[in-house]
Order: sequence, then C-alpha cells, then structure tokens
Amino acid sequence: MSSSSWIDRAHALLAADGRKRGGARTAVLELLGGESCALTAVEIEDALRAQSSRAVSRASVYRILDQLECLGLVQRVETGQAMVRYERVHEHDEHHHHLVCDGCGLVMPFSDAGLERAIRSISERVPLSVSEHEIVLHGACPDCRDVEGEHHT
Amino acid sequence: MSSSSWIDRAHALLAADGRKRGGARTAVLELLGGESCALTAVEIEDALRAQSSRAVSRASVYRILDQLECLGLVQRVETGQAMVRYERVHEHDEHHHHLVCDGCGLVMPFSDAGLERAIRSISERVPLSVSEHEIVLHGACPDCRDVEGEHHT
DNA sequence: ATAAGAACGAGACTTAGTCTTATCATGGCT
DNA sequence: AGCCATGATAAGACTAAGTCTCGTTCTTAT
Repeated sequence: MSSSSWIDRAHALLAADGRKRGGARTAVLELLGGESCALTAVEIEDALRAQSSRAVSRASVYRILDQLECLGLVQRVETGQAMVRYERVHEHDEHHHHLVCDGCGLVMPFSDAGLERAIRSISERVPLSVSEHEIVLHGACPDCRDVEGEHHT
Repeated sequence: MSSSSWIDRAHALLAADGRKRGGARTAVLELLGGESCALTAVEIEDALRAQSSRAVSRASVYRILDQLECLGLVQRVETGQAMVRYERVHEHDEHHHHLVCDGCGLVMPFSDAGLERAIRSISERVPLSVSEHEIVLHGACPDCRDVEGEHHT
C-alpha cells in the first residue's frame, strides 16, 4: 500500500533531518497518508479533532505542514478558495494537477503528459529558475452546471 | 493606445449593464487601464490614496473589482501570495500567464502557444466545463538566485 | 426639480494564517 | 534510574485580507 510507504518515507526523512518523533506529527502524517487529494490546514485540524484519534493545535498543524513542505513530502495547492491546500507527494508518482468547481468547491485531480511537456519547455526559455508548478483549472462540475440551467423549476 | 480603449470599453459595458457612473469606479478604471500587470486590492487602494488623484474606500475597491470580474473586464490571478491579484483583460489580447519569484514576490507575465494548446485539449477531455485557467509558475528570479548562493560573502 | 436607485464611505466583523510564550516529551548522558 | 538539553506542542493573542451593513451622496431618467 503506497500510503503507508509514504508515511515510512516521511518518518525516515524527518529522522534524517534531525527531528524527533511526536504525537502531533504522527497523527498528521497518518491523516495525510490516507488522503489522496488536497486538504486545507483547517480541514486537517478539524478532521483530527473529530476522528477522536488525537487533536492537534492549529500552530502545530501549520508548523508540521511547513516542515513537510521543506522536505518535499507535501505540496501546496492554490485553489483560489482563499486558503491553501496541502497534499502528499510521492517520489515516482506522476505529477497531478487540479480541477476546481467554482460552484460547490469540489476539487479533483487530473494529469496530462502534453501539459507537462509544454511546461518543461517553457521553464527552459524563461528568466526564472522554475522550481515547481501547480495548475488549477476552474469551471463547473456536472451537478453545478445543471443547477445553473434550472432557472425554471 | 490600448489602455484607454479598455477604459472606454469598460464604461460602455458598465452602462449597458445598467450601472451609473461614479468617481470611485472611474478612478479604479484609470489605474487599471494604466497598469499592464496584476495588482492586489490593497495595492489598488494604496495607489489611489497615494496618487492624490482620489482615495477610494476598501469596500468600494472590492465591490468594483467584483463587478469588473463579472463583466469579464478583469481577471483574478492567484499567485499564492495570500492575496488575489487582478488585471485587466483585453478582448483580442493573447492570454498571458505569470511567473512568480518566491524570494522577492516579483510577478511577471509570459505567454506560450503550446501551453494554450495543451490546456484546450485537456478541457475537452475532463468532467468539468472549464471556464477559465490561469497558470502560475514559481521559482527564483536571477537576483534571488544569486542571493541564495551567497552563503560565503 | 425631483425621486428612485445606484454608488460610495466608514468601520465593524470574519477568518486564514502567524507568532509568542509557557509547558511537555524525548533521548542522550552520567 | 534520574537529569538535563533540546525539540515538540498547546493555547491563544495577533495580523491582515476580504466581507458585510447601513446611512449618505451622487446620477440619471422623467
């Protein structure tokens, strides 16, 4: 199962970075390991409080996410929803991007080789050493499109 | 000059939408018309206050930007800098995207036909009617890259 | 000129995210 | 085992972007 291997890799990288173990970080890792798509810091805080597994304070959530981002274990995703989302990054995993429904806020992943190619080529021609990219396409999901058309029910 | 034609078009569309003229909106239009790249709401507020041309309250800035966005006159740009940027949209103008320096916050525009092609093709294959896209590549500008390497001055 | 309604300003309010400080846990060391 | 240095955590004050409300002022059609 790839999620537990991600957790293992995370623990290993953290140890290599000279970090000690702690209950809060372990809880966050386990939550992220079991999620395939992007969560906000607030969602993480709430989920942990609700799961009765272990509550983690807001400051810890942000600190832990920062550490994980520095180690390349999670990635920030800007969905234009006024808050940052985070999701785990797999080593070999194909890079994926996101579709956001502006109606209901639904976020879903997609990936495309042509897009990656285009971006790689741009990165070489531009006056900026590009470190990462994250593409978000906005639109309406099937449900929300239907609702829009229902001005006659 | 294309900026004044954008202002004219804006006034025309607003009138067609049944809106009356007002000093605050005119001031915002003139500022945006003279800017080629994206500004934040706060930058707009500050610029207008500083320019002695005409101060515009925060609520008005946001209200006006919303109206302009609805009419397709401005576009939101998510740069991942914890605040939204807005820039004017030209009818025929080729679509442009942005490079953001994570070191100093510099934002600069770029455009690429291959990228547009890739996105158009994705839009057709995805379970979401894509309405808009805005791509932001992150990295380090030449200045900031140099600074990073200067751990020995 | 007047009235209807749009535009505006002031400031209270909300909330994502940051920062501070005190307390707690961990693991090395004697 | 007991102590101590250091990193991890909790609680909540704080910052700032963005929203909301409501009373006032300005536009424009008649």
